[in-house]
Amino acid sequence: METVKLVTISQQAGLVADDQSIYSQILNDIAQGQLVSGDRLVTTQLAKKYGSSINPVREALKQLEGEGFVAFQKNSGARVARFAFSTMRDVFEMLQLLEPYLLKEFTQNHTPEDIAELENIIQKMTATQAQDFTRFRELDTAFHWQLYRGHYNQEAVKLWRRKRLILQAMHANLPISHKRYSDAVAEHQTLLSFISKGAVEEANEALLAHIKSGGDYWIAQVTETASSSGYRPLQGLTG
Amino acid sequence: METVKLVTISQQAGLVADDQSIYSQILNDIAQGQLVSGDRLVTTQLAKKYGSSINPVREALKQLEGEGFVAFQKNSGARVARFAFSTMRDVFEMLQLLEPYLLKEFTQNHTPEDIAELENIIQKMTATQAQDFTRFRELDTAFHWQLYRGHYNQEAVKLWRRKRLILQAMHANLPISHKRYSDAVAEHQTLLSFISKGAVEEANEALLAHIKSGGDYWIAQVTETASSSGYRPLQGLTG
DNA sequence: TAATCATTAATTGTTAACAATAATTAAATA
DNA sequence: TATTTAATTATTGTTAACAATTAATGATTA
Repeated sequence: METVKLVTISQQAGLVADDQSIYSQILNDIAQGQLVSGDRLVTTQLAKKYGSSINPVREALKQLEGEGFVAFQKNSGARVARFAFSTMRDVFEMLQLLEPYLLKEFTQNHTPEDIAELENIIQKMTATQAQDFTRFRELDTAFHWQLYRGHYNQEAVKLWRRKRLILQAMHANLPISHKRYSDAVAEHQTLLSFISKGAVEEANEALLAHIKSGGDYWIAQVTETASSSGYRPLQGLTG
Repeated sequence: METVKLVTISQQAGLVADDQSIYSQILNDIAQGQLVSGDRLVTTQLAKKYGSSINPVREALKQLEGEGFVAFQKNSGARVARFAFSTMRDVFEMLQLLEPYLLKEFTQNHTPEDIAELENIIQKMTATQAQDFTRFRELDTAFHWQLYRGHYNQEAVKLWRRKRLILQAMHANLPISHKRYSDAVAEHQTLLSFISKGAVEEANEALLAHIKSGGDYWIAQVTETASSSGYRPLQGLTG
């Protein structure tokens, strides 16, 4: 029984390897919200699902533990890591550190083809309905991925990818407001204009503003649903 | 046969858990330079060494892979991750991003006991011979650990710890010059003076300068021994 | 002698069985 | 009936055996 494999944009973008390893499949399920924060990861079930024995599953889970996506508890097995809603603040603050660092290189060294590709992504964004928030998110990710993927500090790139995946996991099942949609498109456009000029400072400022506005929006979204525990506002890293 | 367990300062400081799990023991061996970059990690040997079978070893190695300390190659097993000397540049640039972020919180919210502890560490540093570079490095680590350990963004703290361990692994077997030793002590002192005043900006500037001077020193050290491949100078993140 | 090939040994990655622990269900008691 | 207690089931974490792959050794040929 031959099946046609569906490849999502986020996979094309390279955020998760598109091999069929147990590791990648579990990570994909987490990133796409099939497995949500706190879900038990029962080795026997996963082994059956992926047609293997429990040890390769355990190894994949251990690797994911090392990457922060899974948490083990002694004699109680593995769960998808608890993403408290303070986690979202922490992730956005991390992105505020990482992304300007990664962008600087791109702003200084990019080809016309890079810019064309980015314009192409923005074009697709504008052609996308706000309701189709899965596709919009994928394009958003693809835009940033295009900016950072070529950086010399590949460990930093890997880190960005992980944080981005956690973010994706946290709002995989939430819709995007029409305002946020149009704001995001506009922010990408201004960002791109600074990048194509090679204006490092301005581009980084625009990027920080973009991350912050996205962060404020999503934290508010999550706060609405989640119970209010010790909330701290997102820290603006410049002015 | 009862044995007295030696606990190093870096363990006390909490950089590596002091449990006797296979994971922690391997990580300690990497951090202390017993296992060096590129070394093969033969499961059967490690299993014998730690008195277990190969599967728990494999799981520990997979977790360490997730954390970036170990690299697997298909059907060729695991090795300690290749720390190229560009890795050191990447690590220092990452630390330049992370540490000011982590420090800000501490500068704003610290107790007199915190300051006393930091002064205590500096005291011990000045009382240490430059030749005893292992102890000096442990005190250096303990100083920074004291600054960051309490931060609300524990994922960022965990990340700092990993980067610091990689650094430790890379110069575990290298001596420290007398100049670097005295410079480092002085830098810690000026940093502490700004922190105790609650001067966020000045403290962060002093910290950045401290990281950069350390980075430049160690990159030069490693460059001397290593063959010169595509080297890039350490990027100063402010001015 | 040098180079190629086949054989052997070592190591990896996986499977399946097993003890230890935790969770669940059923039985017994107040 | 409610609540504890015992028995059962499920799951975890580990061990030991096994096929697949790679590395090492020795024999064969030019």
